[in-house]
Amino acid sequence: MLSKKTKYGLKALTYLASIESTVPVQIAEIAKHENISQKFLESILLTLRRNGFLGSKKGKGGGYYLIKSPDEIQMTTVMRVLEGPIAMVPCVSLNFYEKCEDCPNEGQCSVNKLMLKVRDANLEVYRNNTLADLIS
Amino acid sequence: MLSKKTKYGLKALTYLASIESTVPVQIAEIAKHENISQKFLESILLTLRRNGFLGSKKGKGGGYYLIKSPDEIQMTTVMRVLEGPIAMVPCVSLNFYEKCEDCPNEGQCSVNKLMLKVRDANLEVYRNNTLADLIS
DNA sequence: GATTATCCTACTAAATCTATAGGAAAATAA
DNA sequence: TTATTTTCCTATAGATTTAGTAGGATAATC
Repeated sequence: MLSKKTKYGLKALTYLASIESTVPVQIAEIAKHENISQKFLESILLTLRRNGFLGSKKGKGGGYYLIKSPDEIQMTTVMRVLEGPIAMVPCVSLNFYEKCEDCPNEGQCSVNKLMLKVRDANLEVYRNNTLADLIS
Repeated sequence: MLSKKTKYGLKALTYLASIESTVPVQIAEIAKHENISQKFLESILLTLRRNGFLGSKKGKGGGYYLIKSPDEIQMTTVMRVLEGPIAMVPCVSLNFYEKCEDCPNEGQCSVNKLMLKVRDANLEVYRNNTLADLIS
């Protein structure tokens, strides 16, 4: 299951990309438009800012804005930041690799074999989709 | 993340398929060979039996055995039984569809759009892999 | 100085996952 | 018949994760 965090984060990014505002957009506006708890969204936007997707401005007229062009924001990076590893098991993860403690032989493990294919299939989707692709 | 339940279930199925035993295989043997808690595995094998993957026999000489040939066991069905829906959001699920309560327009939802592609990619992998494919 | 909006940490409630406990039921063997 | 073996089944408990809340600090503007 996709976490609400990821879901809301994606919706917020999409909203920002779609309205193409020239001024920062406030959390309250995004939360209202997308039916998201404002406080929860606040923490999500914070991590998106800390990970280089958003910029922010405080005080009156403040809010959040996209730092990059939507077609430069790949879903691979968004998913990794919000949802975590794309691989379903650590032993097939590119960015978060870990050996399974219960598995003596990775090369002969059926789970490894299947999840490697799943990972590749997912990676291809995420790599071939940018934020811009989700709007039109 | 793949749940341990699914991981262990897959390993158990793979083990049964690979040893090609003519007699039922006991939980204890599978658990030992695959480094799985026996009691936990017990409950997993139970759901695999209830869902038509395994047969069982009680008492001495009892145990579990595959009901179908490994090449007839598709990963789609195994994953659905052990892990649940293949789709990451209910609004793109084939077998467990549900409308998102927070989403007024499914057709214009970016999450829906992305997760539809992810679902299709995953389905293709699961459909093109049987238990037999995971052994060789 | 007042107001507005983000920033930040910590906490809590609920749900889910990962088992474990303990016996009932059925098959076999002595 | 009785003992042994193995699955069957329900309930429960501990750990982890998720989803959301509380409450104030910080910074920018008016």
